[in-house]
Amino acid sequence: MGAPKQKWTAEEEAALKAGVVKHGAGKWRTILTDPEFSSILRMRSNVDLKDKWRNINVTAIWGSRQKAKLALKKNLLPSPKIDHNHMALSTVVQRDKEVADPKPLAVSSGTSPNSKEKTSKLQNFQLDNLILESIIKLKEPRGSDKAAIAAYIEDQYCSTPTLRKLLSTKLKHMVACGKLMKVILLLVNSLTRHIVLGLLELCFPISSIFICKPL
Amino acid sequence: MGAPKQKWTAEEEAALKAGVVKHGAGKWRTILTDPEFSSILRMRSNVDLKDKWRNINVTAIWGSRQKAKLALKKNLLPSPKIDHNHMALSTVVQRDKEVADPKPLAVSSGTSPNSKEKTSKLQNFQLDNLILESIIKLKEPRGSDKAAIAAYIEDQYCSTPTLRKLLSTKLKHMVACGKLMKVILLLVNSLTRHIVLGLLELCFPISSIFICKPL
DNA sequence: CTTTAGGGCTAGGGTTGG
DNA sequence: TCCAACCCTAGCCCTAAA
Repeated sequence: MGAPKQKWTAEEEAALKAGVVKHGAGKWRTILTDPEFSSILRMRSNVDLKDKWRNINVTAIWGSRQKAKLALKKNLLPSPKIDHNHMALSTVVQRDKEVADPKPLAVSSGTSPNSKEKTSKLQNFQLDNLILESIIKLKEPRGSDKAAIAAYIEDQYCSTPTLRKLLSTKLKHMVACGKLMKVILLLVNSLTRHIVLGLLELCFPISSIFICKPL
Repeated sequence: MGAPKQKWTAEEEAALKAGVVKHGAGKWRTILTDPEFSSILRMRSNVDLKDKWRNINVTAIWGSRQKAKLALKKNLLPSPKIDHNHMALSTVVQRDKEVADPKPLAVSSGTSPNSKEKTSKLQNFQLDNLILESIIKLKEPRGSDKAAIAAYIEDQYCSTPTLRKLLSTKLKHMVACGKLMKVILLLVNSLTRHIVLGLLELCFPISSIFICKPL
């Protein structure tokens, strides 16, 4: 996938340490936005900072994390009864491939989900295709909810403050036009939900299903 | 520096769910003040309730992004086809209990829908059975909506001014407990609706389906 | 002032690529 | 096998709006 793993440079690490000295550990976003460090750390997220700081301390103190991991290495048994359900459902999932693969959709072309390449403009007419692409690429069992679609688009292309709002409007419109089918399942647990959506998928291409979060 | 993060207990979560069933999502302060839940939830704020409810619903959708990831790498899908689905599904409807039933509400036992109690005393546990009976007896193609259920009960047993209200509450609760599945299809034409409901019927006993009329 | 919706942040467990 | 980098989510915080 996109990110080839970005090793921390000595400069970045120094900036992080200085940032912690200045603002305190835990103030990752603050450190990141401090003009004193922001240029050096511009390739890093606040979560990256947190993770790196943890790694630094772990190796310094010798293995508290490792110990915890080993200590927990025991009770990870899958339940057989749940497995049955899973199997049944998975057959449905497999149909994904034959259904729906309309077309590679302009924007994506060779684009590797290169991390920080997110352009910040989002044309309206693209949004239609982006939404369909999201639903297909996400391959969420059947259809995706608004949050997932938004996350995908933000992830792959851009992140604008208005995206969520635009998306809402667009989704409504597409549903109204019949380009998407909106399904709402209320207060249904995840397994039931899974099954119902599997059934839908049997009859409709995945790219036409848009799941609305339960109320 | 104080709070080391207070994980939600199963009891608290159950109380929250029950609260939502009773007062509706969004009525966080009301739930918190309700003496029925206030003692269990006394360590939580209304905002905590809101956040927890959000988390519950997020995970109910089965991890928006993680799902795609899992689907891509692990293909744990042998393929027993529809038959297995059928089995799996029937079990599912019963397994739904996993959704921590807030107040166990006495289960059927031998209760026959005997008419003598016809008057005001619609016991909680009876209503459960009455609803199931209605759905089955009505034999509406697949599942019945609230109005039809209410009409049946009034017809067969009693007619109280509070029945409709009781019924609403009860239906919500049964759905929350997994005893019923509520299905809403928005903006779907009648043919589509027909197909979807037909599919549902293939997999779920008719008595577990409760249709909400399209908005 | 109080409450709710919703975006954002951090901690910490878990996963993964090299 | 190991581990630095990265992912995911629960719980909590902040702000706007009513």
